[in-house]
Amino acid sequence: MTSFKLDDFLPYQLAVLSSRVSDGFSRHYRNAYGISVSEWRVVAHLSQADSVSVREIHQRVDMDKPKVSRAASRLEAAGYVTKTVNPQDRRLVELSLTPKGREMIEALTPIAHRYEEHLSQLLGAEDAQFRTRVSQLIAALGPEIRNED
Amino acid sequence: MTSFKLDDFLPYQLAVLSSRVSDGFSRHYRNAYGISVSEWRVVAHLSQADSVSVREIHQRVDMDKPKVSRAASRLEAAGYVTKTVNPQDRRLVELSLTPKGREMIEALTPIAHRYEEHLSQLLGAEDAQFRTRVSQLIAALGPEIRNED
DNA sequence: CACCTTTCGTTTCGTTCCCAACAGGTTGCC
DNA sequence: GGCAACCTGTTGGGAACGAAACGAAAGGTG
Repeated sequence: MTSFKLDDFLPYQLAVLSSRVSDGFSRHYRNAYGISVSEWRVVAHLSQADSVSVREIHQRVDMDKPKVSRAASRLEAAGYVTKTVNPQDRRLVELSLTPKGREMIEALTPIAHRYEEHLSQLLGAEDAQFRTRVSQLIAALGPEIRNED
Repeated sequence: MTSFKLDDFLPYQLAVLSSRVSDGFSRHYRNAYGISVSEWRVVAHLSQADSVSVREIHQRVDMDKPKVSRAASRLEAAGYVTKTVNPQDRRLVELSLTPKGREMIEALTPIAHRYEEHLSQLLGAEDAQFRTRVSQLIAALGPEIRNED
């Protein structure tokens, strides 16, 4: 009988860890603003540059097109973002934060930073090393046969 | 304007990493056996101890009850596991691998170990440290308000 | 024993997901 | 210009998901 311990399997551990970490932080915006993880990612990305197309978010953030599209629609319905057709290229839909959306991200940013602090504290002295390894692994595993579209 | 970079946000990075790693490995069993990640977890857990109740898997593996139940049903339909009612406590459903299921896990175990090797190689000298940090974080974040049922 | 509470697994309901197809818009090439 | 190939975002279909409710079974208390 070949022995296999799921608990020591790194893919499993990473899935559990990711889920725990994500839940730990999503609690902060789920209750206060009623948005999901997908929606949080879109808003967070919008905070860096206002007016971004759905396509760019799809490429930069780890979400496929329909997911971005639907998250954007929900955010629009909730009043956090606006969707406007780009006049130069009318295929593009530009997303931008409403004042209400900007208010939300500005309230969440310090909370996010505190959560990072918390994680760093848990990681201790090897915090930086750990983050380097994470980035390294992500880069090494590559875009992982993303949809080429 | 408060700056916030999603790319440097550890919860986001871990989600991306977990997804990449999980996809990288699931490719190996999705094509060959047509099972999903949830089903892989159940089978992998069953390889450690035969005849395990749904409840135990739910508690030990990071899956809620309906997810385990459905994964078990799919595995049963595919002929990889059997479900039998425990005679002592007839509420319990004991899962165990069929010969076909055992055959699958024994074929996948060496592949899993090779995949671990691959990841270790990517992590380099700090492999052990990295794994320690992962375990440490999981433990520190705790059961994360699991459903108490 | 009768009754209430708890536990276990399944099912239901509504939502989200992914994949594929789609319509509208743009570009290139003749 | 006109037509084909391409790009962008949305939508449909089928499967899976989470939360809550459910029926069946066991335990606990009078």
